[in-house]
Amino acid sequence: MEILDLDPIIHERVRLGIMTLLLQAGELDFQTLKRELGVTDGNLAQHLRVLEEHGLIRVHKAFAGRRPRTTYALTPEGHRRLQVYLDRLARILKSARRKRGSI
Amino acid sequence: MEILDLDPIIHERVRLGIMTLLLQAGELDFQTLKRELGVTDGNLAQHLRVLEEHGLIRVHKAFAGRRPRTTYALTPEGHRRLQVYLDRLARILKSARRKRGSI
DNA sequence: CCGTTATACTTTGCCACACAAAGTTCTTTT
DNA sequence: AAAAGAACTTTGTGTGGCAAAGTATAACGG
Repeated sequence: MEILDLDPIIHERVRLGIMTLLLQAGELDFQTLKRELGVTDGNLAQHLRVLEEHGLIRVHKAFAGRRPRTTYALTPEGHRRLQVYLDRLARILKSARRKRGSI
Repeated sequence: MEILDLDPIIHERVRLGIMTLLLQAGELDFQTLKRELGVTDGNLAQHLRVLEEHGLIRVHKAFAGRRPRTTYALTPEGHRRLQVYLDRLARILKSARRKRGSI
């Protein structure tokens, strides 16, 4: 079944949240992600590292004034794999809505 | 963010597969689920038990001839929660497709 | 009648993973 | 000098997925 083809790295909820936020915004900083997702910073950092290690996002360390401000964005590869994931999800959704019986 | 409201019990891939198959077919037996999902029987049994323990599916033990044939179907509660899950997923998908920039 | 096969599990063992909480480094602000 | 903020890392703990093997019941084949 096609559901099992869903990328397990992306399928995890927090990471799916990160990926879709980045898809919409293009680029986001640590604080924004943390606030949007409502997770602890340690937890967020770990998920970000998983995504980076798999080449799905890139990290850009910069400064706002003299404060560090790290921003994150999808890599082309991450963008591509997210699209595949979302396409499969859309197809699953459509087939789930189709042909429903009873209740 | 809304992604974190996705029901973790349903979100797991094999269980999502079971639930959507049952939504479409109404009722399925163990062998069909196993074949469709391509998982081991032990693995399938465990996921089915999780779903049953959470009240999302009901189990009906019957016989085909004199062979045991267990069938599974969504409970009303399972049906309701799957709908909520799918609705949230659809909204996430729509918002992800909206407003995409670059690449 | 006895070994094999099928169904539907349960049990065992293992590794990965999610998460919280606390610690760390560097720097800025007061 | 002290406190606070950013972005982590480390540690600890519990849960979870999965494969593989074992189990109970019953049918089938020779």
